[in-house]
Amino acid sequence: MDDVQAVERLTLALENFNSVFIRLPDSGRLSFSALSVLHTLSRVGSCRLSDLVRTEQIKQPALTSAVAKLADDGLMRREPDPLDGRAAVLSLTDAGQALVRERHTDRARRLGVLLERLSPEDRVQLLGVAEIFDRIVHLADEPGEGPQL
Amino acid sequence: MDDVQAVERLTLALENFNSVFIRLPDSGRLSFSALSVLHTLSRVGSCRLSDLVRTEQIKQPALTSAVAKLADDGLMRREPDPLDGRAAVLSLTDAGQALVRERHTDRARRLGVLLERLSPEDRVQLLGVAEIFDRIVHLADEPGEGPQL
DNA sequence: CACATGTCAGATGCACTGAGATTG
DNA sequence: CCAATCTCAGTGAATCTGACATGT
Repeated sequence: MDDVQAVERLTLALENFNSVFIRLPDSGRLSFSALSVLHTLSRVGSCRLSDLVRTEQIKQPALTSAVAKLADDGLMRREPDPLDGRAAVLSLTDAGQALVRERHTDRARRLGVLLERLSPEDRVQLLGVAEIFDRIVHLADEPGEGPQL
Repeated sequence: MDDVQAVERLTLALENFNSVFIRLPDSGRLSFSALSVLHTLSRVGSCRLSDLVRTEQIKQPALTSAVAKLADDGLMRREPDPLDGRAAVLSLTDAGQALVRERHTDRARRLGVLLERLSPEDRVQLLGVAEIFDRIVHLADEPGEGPQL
């Protein structure tokens, strides 16, 4: 199939693009995992630690200490779950949300600089696919089938 | 400007998309940084260690040991630079290239599964922007201006 | 001598495995 | 009693800073 090749081309393009998109000058002294936790919480609002075990790339004990450090730094909150005495409900503090937003704004600024050097047609076409990426994320978040991505 | 908002929307969509795109089941026992080094070498062919210092997220001493480990594992080569006695030229071995390709294929397969659940119009539109991402990567690779991304 | 490239040595933070505590 | 959720303890690998060796 030719469709398979097209998917591979897009995959490679995204892999390479991420090399220039992800990089940011070390905000604070937070590890990659800590930043990922903050971003996930920013995306989902609030969740339990065991939910993060499924989305993050580290095991439960590492999450425990990562969360403890982030709470110590005032970037997130840890409250008891009223419905389940075992669980803790996690959410960002204002400072945590500000940090995520700051990194987001920085990335948008950098991406904007690059987009200005594209042709107007390319720029419009690229900006138009934002909604499609949103739909993909929504599909992946659904219980759907198989392995949790 | 409305354009600024559009860039922010795309940035957010890409940030969220990466949460479901990057994740892969721990290939081997390689760290995030080690995988990034392999991917960069796969992209640029060969380069010196000091070049990687600019693209990777770790300092020079950490790169020294990361490269030593990868060479030990038979995933990359370290040869003396004939033009500069101080420098070492790095490149992937066949095993290293195979590992990068395997991860790429795995990602493409996962992305393909998600794309099948989009509408045909969305799918065509998304696959069409691969070339635009390529152009952005090319722009960022150019010496261009300002901070090295 | 000044600078660039790469490595070495010690200290620190991160994550893993295996076990344990508490609640459903 | 069993399963789920979270934490604790000890170990190992990764990274940093500062110093150093070598080549331009």
